[in-house]
Amino acid sequence: MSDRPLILWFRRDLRLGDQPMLAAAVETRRPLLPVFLLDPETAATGAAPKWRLGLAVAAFGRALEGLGARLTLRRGPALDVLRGLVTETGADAVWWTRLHDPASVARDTGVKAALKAQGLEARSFAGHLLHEPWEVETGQGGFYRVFTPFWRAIRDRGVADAPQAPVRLRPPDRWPVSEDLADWRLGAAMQLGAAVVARHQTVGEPAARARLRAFLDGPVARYAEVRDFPGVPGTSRLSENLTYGEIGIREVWHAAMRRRSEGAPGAESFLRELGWREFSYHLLHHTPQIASANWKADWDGFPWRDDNRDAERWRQGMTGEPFVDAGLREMYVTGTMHNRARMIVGSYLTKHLLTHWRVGLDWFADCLTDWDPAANAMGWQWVAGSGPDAAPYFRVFNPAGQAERFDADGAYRRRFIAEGSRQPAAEALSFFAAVPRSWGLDPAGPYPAPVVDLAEGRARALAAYGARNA
DNA sequence: TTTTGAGTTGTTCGA
DNA sequence: GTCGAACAACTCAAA
Repeated sequence: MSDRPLILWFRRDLRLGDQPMLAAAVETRRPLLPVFLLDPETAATGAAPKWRLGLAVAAFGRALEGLGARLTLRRGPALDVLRGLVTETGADAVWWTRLHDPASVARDTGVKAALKAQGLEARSFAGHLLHEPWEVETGQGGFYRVFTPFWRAIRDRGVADAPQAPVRLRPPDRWPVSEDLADWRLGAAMQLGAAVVARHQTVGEPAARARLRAFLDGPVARYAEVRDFPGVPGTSRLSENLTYGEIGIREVWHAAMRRRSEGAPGAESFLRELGWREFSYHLLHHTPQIASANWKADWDGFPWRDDNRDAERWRQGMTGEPFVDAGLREMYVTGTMHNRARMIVGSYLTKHLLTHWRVGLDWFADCLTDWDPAANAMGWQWVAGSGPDAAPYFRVFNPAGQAERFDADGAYRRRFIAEGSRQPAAEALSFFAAVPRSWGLDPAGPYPAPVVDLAEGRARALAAYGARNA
């Protein structure tokens, strides 16, 4: 058994508990060398998630120090950096937790092959999902394209245990030099927004775990009823933490299962949402093109517009449609958006504004601190109609009707829209402090007139659907 | 192989 | 105000 250091390459698993890779590493009793790399793939993320990643890395570094370890930070192509570390430290193995987005898979496949060719151990672990995407199969041995059968297949399937956090990591004889996180300037693209969005972040593993506990002790009971109402704080908000792996999905699953067995109403609905996260990765693995091209090829003829002036107003939360603008402003101010609002802004962009879903996806990738490649690829294509789901052609959300149903008292809209209010909410005002000055927005200004008449926009979208193969 | 039942989240219209 | 039907036809998954 080797006593040489083992490099633990952390990526989106910035936690100590529910860490199969870390638990197995501690078992070896070898010196452990945790590293985080700013490689080109990691650097290629949007402004807000990249900034938020920096907070996660900093918190994780502090957590490791509590175990007598350090997080070594390095920049550069992953393979080059890892090889350099191997040379510097005498390590003979590199371990990591698998990711499933195409860019990470391509990188990791190359790294694994190259390290092995060099005689090093390169080993990847499960941990990002409940089940690896290839472990769930239909009766015919294929993959699922429909959620309900997928859910039935995993709902009662056993999930691997979530290992406890280690108490101490064996240090190497000498720690390698680490770069300074501040030098990475991960928040550089955030400009004015960072100070505002920072107020809404819940960073790090202990905070994520507290959030899970608070949710399961309270709001989960009414989750099924209120999760669709953006003005009611009834969701877990864990997507932010799951994205960076600040909490493990298996730990969340087991905790929710316990609440289900205790008879907590709403627990089943919550588990189902975890099922959707799982399903999105299932799809991304089996049809990686979902991230960039229409999942249903017959949508290639849909006359979507590329980026345009209406889309620009959509990004600015200035469409003149209050529910839509509230959602977009919520995202700009808090880094997340309520799921109901995501559907509405997505439908509005792709249907009423006839703009390609990729334009919306790109904006979400820039603004969401809970940005997830699988969930967003699936979600955008679902709402656009080009994704996996039956009968989508008539799915044109009416933002006014949705407001009536899901924000009847206007609490959500008031929270994020300042114009026309004598006493605007703090968050509504903070939007104007966060946006670039070049947008020229003013909370005292008039609320804009609608970009498009709702009935006209709907009719145009339905006509476009009919014409998509013409 | 064929058949069958079902498919996250909607809207509108007319009774 | 509420309710059911129509909005098309297709694909998926399992029997």
